[in-house]
Amino acid sequence: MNLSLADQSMHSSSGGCLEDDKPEVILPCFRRNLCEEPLAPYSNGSIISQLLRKTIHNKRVLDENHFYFSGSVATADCGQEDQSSVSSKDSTVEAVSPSDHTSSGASPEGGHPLTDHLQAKRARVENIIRVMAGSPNSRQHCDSERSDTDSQETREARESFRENKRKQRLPQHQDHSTAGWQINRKPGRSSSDNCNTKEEECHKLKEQLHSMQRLLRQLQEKFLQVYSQENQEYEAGDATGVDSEHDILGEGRYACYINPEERFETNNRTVAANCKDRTKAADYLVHQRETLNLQENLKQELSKAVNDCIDRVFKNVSKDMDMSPQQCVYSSPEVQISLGTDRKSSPPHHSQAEEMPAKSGSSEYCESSETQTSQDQTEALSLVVRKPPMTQVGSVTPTMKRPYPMHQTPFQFSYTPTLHESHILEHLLKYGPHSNFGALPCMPPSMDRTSPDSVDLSWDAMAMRSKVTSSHFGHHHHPSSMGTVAVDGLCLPHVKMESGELQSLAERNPYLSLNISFEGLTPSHLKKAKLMFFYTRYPSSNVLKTFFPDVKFNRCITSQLIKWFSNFREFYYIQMEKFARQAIAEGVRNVKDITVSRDSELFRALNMHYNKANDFHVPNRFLEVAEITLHEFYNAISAAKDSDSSWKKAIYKVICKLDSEIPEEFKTSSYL
DNA sequence: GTAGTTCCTG
DNA sequence: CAGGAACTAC
Repeated sequence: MNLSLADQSMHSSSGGCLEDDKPEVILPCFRRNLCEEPLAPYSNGSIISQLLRKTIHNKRVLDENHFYFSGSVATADCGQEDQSSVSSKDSTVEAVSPSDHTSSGASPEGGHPLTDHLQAKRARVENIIRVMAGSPNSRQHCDSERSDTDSQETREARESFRENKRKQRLPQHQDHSTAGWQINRKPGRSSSDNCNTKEEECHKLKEQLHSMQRLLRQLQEKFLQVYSQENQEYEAGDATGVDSEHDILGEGRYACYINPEERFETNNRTVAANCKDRTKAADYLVHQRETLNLQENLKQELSKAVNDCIDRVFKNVSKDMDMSPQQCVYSSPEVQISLGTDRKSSPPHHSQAEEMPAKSGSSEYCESSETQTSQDQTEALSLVVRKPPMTQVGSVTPTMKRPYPMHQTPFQFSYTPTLHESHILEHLLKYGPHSNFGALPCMPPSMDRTSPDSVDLSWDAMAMRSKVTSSHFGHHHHPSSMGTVAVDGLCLPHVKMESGELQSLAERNPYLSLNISFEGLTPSHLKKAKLMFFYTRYPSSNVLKTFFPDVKFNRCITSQLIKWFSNFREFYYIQMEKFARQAIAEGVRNVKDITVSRDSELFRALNMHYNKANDFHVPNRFLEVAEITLHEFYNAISAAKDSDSSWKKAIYKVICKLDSEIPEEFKTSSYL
């Protein structure tokens, strides 16, 4: 059956018909939509699209039952339509509208009520439509459409779109739901891409069609009002049927709607429907139902396209989320080694997992990042302003490889996936979770920006680093800079928030987080360093280089990392001195009365600082070292050694010998 | 000189 | 947490 053929063409996309200059996209596809809707790539999309489809479906049932008087089911109609359309291609005057196909397909069996008068009228209407289109391309669409099979047409159209995509990209800002996938729109004809002169025509035609689309949308609303009452009864009886259909359709989604070319194809169909529908509006009284039928398909196409776009974005991201490894070593319930009770008279704390007061860690990271990288940040502003065109993004990101469920031709593998991916990412970054994704009912919890762990790191800090590293890469290539280049290309146009989004992505995405090699230190590195502090207070440069293999060390980075540990020590010693003096103030006489356990206030303070997320099991050795340090401070202060300006040096000398080995797990760049 | 550290400041 | 000053050590 043609149905299977057409369906196959949706994803087979053989390159055998590239040279055919037969833009038979609109009508065949549109016609196919009329009958192949059960195979349409519906997915578990948004509520809006589902409601749209429900309405559409109900309306179609209405038409089929009351207008065509055809008792055949949809699939049977489909086959008839295709057959009739193919057979009548040469005999039909001018182009045959989709509704023509439908009606003519049903007429031989069900006794179509249309008279010759009506048919002639419809032909005239179609003529008007083409005149409105104002381009010979549209005529070509119609003419060539009748001279080929559906599968070939679809294939050719997709191939030509794929090639044209690289040549032309229209930054069209649409205020309707199709804006997302219309970014990828290409010239609305399916000729091979050597027809440069016709691209301008395609531009104009598209603009025309867009305006008509808007007009049609207004028209649709009027029609909906007219038939709303009439459809209510059908909607009630059809709800379940739509649901079951929806489930079936969701499985074949990727088989049909794979890439922007097909999106454009869909768009083309939609636009064509708009064009025709608008003309039929003039014939309102006669062709009400016909127009309504076209409306259904139009809305169907619109919802399909939007659904498809959203689903692919979400699916790509959610796939990354699912693959994300555990970023931290989670503490296992372990018997706490209590060395005694803290001298602090505070009530005992039951566990280390006790809720800790929130601190402004993010702002700290942000601030630090800005300062620490200020010397490198020389081109941040220009980079922020520069928005690389989509083609550039596509050309930059090919090295980004990620499993992507697509049926693709070899040609697509060589180019389209990368562009597509960058598109998805950019879409995600541009609109973020606050727009489209936030409203998706299928949104997994992992995508929720409010998930606590992901907010641990500063997005703004990441934005700064992104800009800084981009300045590096702008001057000299780095073998491992691929990921960062992609980061910059995607995020810089949207400055901070989007970069932060990508940072969040990178934290969850195994590829981004594990394979991006930063020239600068990231919040993840800081977190790792803090955890390492539990083992070593005085790490050597070599140790740092060993345990941060993903960091490209230079003088600046090394000192920054050393500075981190210096700051860690500073905080550590300050706490020690503080609690030692506190113990003395509380009248502790024997140093052995001072212990450090996981319930101790001191430990809580330290853990809060170095293990804020409390997802790391602090080694017992650290408790011992902390206790020794506390004793040292206690003894020194008790002996009034603190009167000496350098009284702490002796303590430092002791503590620096208490470093223990760092677990091997920290050596992997993917530890965090 | 350079590296590493502490101390101070913001 | 970073910057900077001051100090020490090699």
